[in-house]
Amino acid sequence: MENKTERFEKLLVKNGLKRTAPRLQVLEILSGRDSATSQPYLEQVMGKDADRVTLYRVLQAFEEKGIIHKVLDQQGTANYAICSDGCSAHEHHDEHVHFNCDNCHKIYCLDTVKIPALKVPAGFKVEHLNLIATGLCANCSDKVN
Amino acid sequence: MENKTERFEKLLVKNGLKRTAPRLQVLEILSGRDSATSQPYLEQVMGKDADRVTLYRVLQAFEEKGIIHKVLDQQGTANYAICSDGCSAHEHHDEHVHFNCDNCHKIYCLDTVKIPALKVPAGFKVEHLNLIATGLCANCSDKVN
DNA sequence: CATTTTAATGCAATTATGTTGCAAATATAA
DNA sequence: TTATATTTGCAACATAATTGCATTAAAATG
Repeated sequence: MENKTERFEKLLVKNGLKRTAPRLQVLEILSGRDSATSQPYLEQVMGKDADRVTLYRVLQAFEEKGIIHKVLDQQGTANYAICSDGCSAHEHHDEHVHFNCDNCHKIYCLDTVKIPALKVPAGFKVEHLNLIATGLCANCSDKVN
Repeated sequence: MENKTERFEKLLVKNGLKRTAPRLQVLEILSGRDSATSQPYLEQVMGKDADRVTLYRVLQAFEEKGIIHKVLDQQGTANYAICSDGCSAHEHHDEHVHFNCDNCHKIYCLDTVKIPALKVPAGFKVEHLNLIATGLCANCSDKVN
């Protein structure tokens, strides 16, 4: 299998972004997690490796290019996850469900779950859907029992 | 029909809140709009009639009592709308769809639209659903044509 | 490989947003 | 009318986000 860092480098180049340390580090961190990652967490993990401002700008650039997508949790905090392949700057295929665990507070991207069609009042034209479910994730509901 | 202000006063008393000017003003503003209202907008409209801190506290108290509910828009900004009758401090019946117009940026509560049942992976237990649709509202899609 | 060009970073300063403590003012109860 | 309990507004503080700009680093060029 191809080297992970190499893959990230290609991803950056493909999107016209320079291969820099903070950017690779963000991709590294995000790819190593099974749920969306909050900005404060990223900030903490990166520590003094990168300025807070740089992190803002990296995340913003990634989002614009469709490399990552942003989910807001119940508190309005930004969380980020690497997009699955379908995404690009033009089209964010982000129509999957996000699951917010009340217990461990992880945010899962349930890529497999499709949002059912929705009947809206006449005149309304739906472009995107953003569905956030809250409750207990598989891990946590296991532990409770 | 009963006087609107009287209704608001009763609503406050019923929830153990004192009848004060800022509280009535907030109810007045929210009730006069057909979509959820952002905190910054409220702040602007109330101007020097009420302190910023007071607005925070009024909104917080109202939310706790189930008089209004909060929706976060795509930017994470808090928006508020008066709850329909089903709500109380104990149970927020907020499982309806919010529609975020890309053009006029209004947030509509589509009370009539039910969120369809959702199939989640084994182990996940859904407690609440929060569905935000974006696109064009009836007004704006009219104007475009 | 040296040099030029372009983009990205880090720092400082600024602005925006949200919170807390407390004295003064106001609404309700007595 | 007075007493009690809330609520308000101010000031101070804390946190989060944004902007401008000089410096640094990456890629393009010859």
